[in-house]
Amino acid sequence: MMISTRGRYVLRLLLDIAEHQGEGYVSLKDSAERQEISKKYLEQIVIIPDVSKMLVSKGGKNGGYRLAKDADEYTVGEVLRAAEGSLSPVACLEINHSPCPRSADCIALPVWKGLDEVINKYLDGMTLQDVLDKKPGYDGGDNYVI
Amino acid sequence: MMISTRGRYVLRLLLDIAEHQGEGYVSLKDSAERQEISKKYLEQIVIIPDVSKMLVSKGGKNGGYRLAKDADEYTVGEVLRAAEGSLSPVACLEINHSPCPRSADCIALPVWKGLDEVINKYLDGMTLQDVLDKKPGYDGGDNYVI
DNA sequence: ATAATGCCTACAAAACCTATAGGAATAGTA
DNA sequence: TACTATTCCTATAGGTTTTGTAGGCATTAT
Repeated sequence: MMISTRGRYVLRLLLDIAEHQGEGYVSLKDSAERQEISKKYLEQIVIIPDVSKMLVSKGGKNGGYRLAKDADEYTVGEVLRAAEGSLSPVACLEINHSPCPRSADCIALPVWKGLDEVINKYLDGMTLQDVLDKKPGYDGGDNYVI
Repeated sequence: MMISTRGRYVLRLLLDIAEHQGEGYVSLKDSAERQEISKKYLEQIVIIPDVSKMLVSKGGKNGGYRLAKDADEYTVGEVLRAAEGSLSPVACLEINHSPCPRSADCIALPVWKGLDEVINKYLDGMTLQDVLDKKPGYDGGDNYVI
């Protein structure tokens, strides 16, 4: 299992904010209730640096969050990477991972590189707006999914 | 990170066995040394039921393992699922997961279903023999990887 | 007999996941 | 000013999973 609640909750939160922000701000309380997610847990997730950069916040009464850019300017991949740190299927492909001394010989490495590419291509080919619109997503083959 | 050492080690082990089994058996000791993996840890991994079904073992001196079927009869996806249990990117798509009461409304679910499909299509489109042959793998787009 | 192997069970440190808790700072509103 | 609703910050913690280590029994070839 690759995407933890962090990634899943952030995606749902951003979609919820995108859907409910009019001219104003969406409070975590409201999003948490609608999405049935612990508000306290969400609080911790939105302060992940790369996540908070995607949002504009306002404290105090009637405060909350709104997207810093339009929903069609964020890909699902971007959002998930912000929350999860990395979407690499294996540790050895992660940024900041100490170079594996076996990488030159590793017979399995090309499998992981291809998998990484397939995953990122799929997730980066889809924006938040696409998800809201329930736009069919290219599934990487000849078929459309959703 | 989706594929743990269990999956990565099993894939390397099976590839190592496929490469070194002639008419005989390949001992874990030899594979472990070649692959620089703890032999004791490998012992525990090969007794995972779905993994052990892919192997034929022989105890005693000159014993070891060989593949139960030919290397071109096992897909990488099969091998990884045997070791990891599931390759689902999110918990809610796993077999035996209690049905999520929100699934009918969940705006994010189609994203995960598409991702699951892309991942499994890639990994099931590649056999152990393909990896040994370093055969280019279809990366789900217009490009070949490896 | 001996040695090399698989097979089995138990233990455990470390990391990660999934939160909960309390309170400070901020900003509207009466 | 007082009140309320919100974000923001830090600490704590139980549970699960990962990644092994350790010891010994069973099996088989020589």
